[in-house]
Amino acid sequence: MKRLRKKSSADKVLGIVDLFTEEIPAWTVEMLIKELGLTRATTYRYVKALYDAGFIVPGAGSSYVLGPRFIQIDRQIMRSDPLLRAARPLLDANRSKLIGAKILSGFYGDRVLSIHVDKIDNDIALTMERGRSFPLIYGSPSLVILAYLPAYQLRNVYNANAEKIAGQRLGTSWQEFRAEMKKIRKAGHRVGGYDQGSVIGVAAPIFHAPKAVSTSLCYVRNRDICTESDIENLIGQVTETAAKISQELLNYRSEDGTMSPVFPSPRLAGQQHYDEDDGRAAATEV
Amino acid sequence: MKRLRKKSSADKVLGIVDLFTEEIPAWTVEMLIKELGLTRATTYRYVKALYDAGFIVPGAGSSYVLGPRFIQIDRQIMRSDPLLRAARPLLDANRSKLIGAKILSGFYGDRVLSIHVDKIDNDIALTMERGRSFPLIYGSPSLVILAYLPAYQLRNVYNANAEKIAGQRLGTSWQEFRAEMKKIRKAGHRVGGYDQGSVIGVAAPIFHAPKAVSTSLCYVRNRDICTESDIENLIGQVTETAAKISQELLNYRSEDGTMSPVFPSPRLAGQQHYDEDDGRAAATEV
DNA sequence: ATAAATAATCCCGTAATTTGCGACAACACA
DNA sequence: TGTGTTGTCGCAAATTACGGGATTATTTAT
Repeated sequence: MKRLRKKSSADKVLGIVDLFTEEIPAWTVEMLIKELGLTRATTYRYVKALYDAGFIVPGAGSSYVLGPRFIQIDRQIMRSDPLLRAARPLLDANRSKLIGAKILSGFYGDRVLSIHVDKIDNDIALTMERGRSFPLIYGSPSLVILAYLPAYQLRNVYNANAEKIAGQRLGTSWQEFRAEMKKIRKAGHRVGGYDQGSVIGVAAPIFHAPKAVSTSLCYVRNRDICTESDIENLIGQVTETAAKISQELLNYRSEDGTMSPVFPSPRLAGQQHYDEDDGRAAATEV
Repeated sequence: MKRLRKKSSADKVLGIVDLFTEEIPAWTVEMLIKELGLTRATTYRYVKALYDAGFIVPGAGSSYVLGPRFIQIDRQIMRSDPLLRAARPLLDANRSKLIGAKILSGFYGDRVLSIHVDKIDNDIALTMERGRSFPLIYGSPSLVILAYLPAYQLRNVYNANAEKIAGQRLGTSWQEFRAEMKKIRKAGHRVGGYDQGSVIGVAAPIFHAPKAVSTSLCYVRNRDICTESDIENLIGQVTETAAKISQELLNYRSEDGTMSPVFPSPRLAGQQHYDEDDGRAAATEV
């Protein structure tokens, strides 16, 4: 399971980006030399490689900081994502006062990441913001995607997370888990936040191809003011809007001649995570 | 002037990110093999390096797309930037109806990049959005930063852009240019958009240290509805708010014991640009 | 404006890593 | 369960990255 490939030169260079955390956003080359244990010449070579690529940029006092390249690529991802282009007008059109926040989530590698967050009710306590990711098995936005994974992938997920799945009351055996997932597919939505957390979230799947799901829409409402009938109402709204977005995507797909696959999709991958959330945070969320 | 260093392995790997443009956001490994002219094994090695670092992620149909790492780093930059932390409350506090948009710009490498854009008047036509960058010599947000560069850097900029500077009526000689810059420093602000474009912009410098500027604030107003007295008013507001932000930054600096340099700063660098704007776009802007 | 200090690059022989090639394992999907 | 595709693995040849110090460029101080 562990990835023990020998570190290549490129790996080492790319790894330097990790050093630019929130605690230490700026590094001088001298600091990097000490941190990396490399010679001055080599460190400068690495820095230059990153600099030439635009990933870091000179900052104050002979330091380097993360470059604007990241900001630009973030924007590019946003603009070129067909999901966002299809979804935003439809989301903006729905102005129901019941909806405290709208969250669009996507499946990346092996986690579910919030792609777009629209917070309407300012009193709502959302830890979810664009760019945060959660494991596949925590939270309604995740579950509604998980439920539509191909059977063999579902099986892999189950095997890798059997205990946690049981802990989330999603089944104590593969059979039970499978049945639970089928239930979600049947319902067409998932309500989360019943038992803990300050918000109720209702998520529905978005189809980018027939029977293929890799994104979800979640409507959130403050739990204190959320009645049973509100939930029913939200379910109706979220499934309707999600269905409209799905329709858009399918049309878009058929209009556009190019078959270039632009949707992040259900391919499992055991990747490093750059997010501190291991599920406990998610467990208190929708 | 040209950078002819031999491409290292890391350079090649990093360069792959450039391929993921808005036109071709998803690449299969086979496509990359053809594009890079490398063998299958090597291409997979490169892809793996990028994948392990989180920069690309598997997408639909055995393709790879830019990873959520970029989204996360963008958020991190935003959160850890002292400028943004200091500026946002102050910007939000100013609710004058005269202001059509507020633009916070920073100096990165050799360009000025919009760090934060708050568009209030929806009728305003702003090509400036967070993540776009402009050359140092175009636009009032740039000029107000340029004017405060150390003399030797100013000299370098002039030598490298003499013709363009003359074209912008910023002086036909080093002496004139120098005088022009001094004028901007004296005034403490810069008004742009007088002669072309649909908006008027008024920019003021933000000091991150005594006499050191690397960011600017620009208030924008639709030109059609902008009177002379409006401009005077905007000048007053923008200089006042910019001064407040400067004050915040200086305090922050002195409170925080760490001398870690966290501000992008005036160090010139001839870098590759990932933005199509060569000034013509900027010339029709503030 | 000039000089001192710091930051960044260059040079080059050697040693280590990367590359390409083919076979091979793992996976997706019917 | 089989089959086409996707991704990985060893190995020998050869390219290239590394260190250490000298050199140049850039920035700060006088």
